[in-house]
Amino acid sequence: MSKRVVVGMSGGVDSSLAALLLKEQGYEVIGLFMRNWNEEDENGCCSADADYGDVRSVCQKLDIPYYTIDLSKEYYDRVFKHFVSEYSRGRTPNPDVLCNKEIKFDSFVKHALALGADHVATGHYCNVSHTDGRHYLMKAKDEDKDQTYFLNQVSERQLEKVLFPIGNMLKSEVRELAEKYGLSTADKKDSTGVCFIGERNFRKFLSEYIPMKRGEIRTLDGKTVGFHDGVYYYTLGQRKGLGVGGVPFNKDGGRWFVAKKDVENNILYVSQGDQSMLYARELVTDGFNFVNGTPEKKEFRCAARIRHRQKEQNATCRVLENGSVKIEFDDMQRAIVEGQYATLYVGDVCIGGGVIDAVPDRDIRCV
RNA sequence: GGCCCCAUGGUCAAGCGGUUAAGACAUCGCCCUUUCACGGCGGUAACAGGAGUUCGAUUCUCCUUGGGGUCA
Repeated sequence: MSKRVVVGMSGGVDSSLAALLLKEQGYEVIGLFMRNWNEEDENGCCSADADYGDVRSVCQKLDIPYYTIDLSKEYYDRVFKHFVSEYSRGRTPNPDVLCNKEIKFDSFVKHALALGADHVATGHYCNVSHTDGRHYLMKAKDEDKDQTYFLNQVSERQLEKVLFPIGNMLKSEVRELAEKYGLSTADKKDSTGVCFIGERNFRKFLSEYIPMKRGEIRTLDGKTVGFHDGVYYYTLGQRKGLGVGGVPFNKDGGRWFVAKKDVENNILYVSQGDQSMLYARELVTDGFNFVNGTPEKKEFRCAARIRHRQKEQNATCRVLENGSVKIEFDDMQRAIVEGQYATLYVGDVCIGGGVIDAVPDRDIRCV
């Protein structure tokens, strides 16, 4: 009796090919499409419908059963609420990391196992190494597409029954194979934007959940150079959308960046040209998820990322008494942002991550 | 009120009788990207209005209008 595997299918090439590969490997494959967001996008279309159409097309081609599951309530309660609440506090959360922890690798996996699955698979670019009864989250072969950053909050237990069929393939190989097997999704554009919600005019989207609140845009020495619709819509280090241009407060001119957010007074501080105040060497997380449990050594060298696709940065980590982690980078980092995740690696193993909660050495000189 | 300056795209700012009227920032589009951002590449966009001088005016003169600055 062949093993049964449920594949989380999004309607993209990656999960399509994942399903195909598993079938080729002799698994009994079931496609499961998750519906987590039902609202229409700003163009009035609900991309979930189109995506499900692609899932259907691929599953029919592969001759495998497919189902859909609606987790929009769970998504709203366990991911989106927190997302809105964090933005309201002036932080910049990463909903996709939370989505993986709470939805894809929790609710979804539970439903999949309830279908009698022995394994659950997704089209993520990453790997799991099952060695000596342990399960390690490993980086993808395609360094350029590696998605371990988004998985930093999963636990070893969650990885136990998970398969990542395309983790050892390059994106180009995935597309080639999909093409070769005639999958309709072979040349479908990669999806971007918040997972399940998609590419949006972000400020406009947020304003549907967090009311606009006009305030001043000031330079660090206190001159008003413009107005904004709410500091929480902005991210430290951001340039676009400030609407401040030409004013020569800096003799060298240059682009304007968000330098500091005063959430309490709703004042956005900006800097022209000079970005030195955005650089810092240390960060402290709010708790920390070690995929394989807290390490023995409380201080160790590792590589870290503060953003998806950032080149790994060498750093020294220290596990604090309260379970948080303090990371000290060898090189200064630009725009370490509260609410984003710091993800750690030792070699090709992603050992975990935590929400950035404080950046003690950031220069916030300001009148 | 008298006198004196200034007036170019959204903003800042080149130009100094003949230019496809620079550039920067903003903005927009594309690329990058399963977060938010950063980044790369492109595009749109201007001589305040009216009279002169001149073969020819953004460039010179005058007036109007609109900004400053001064002096009673």
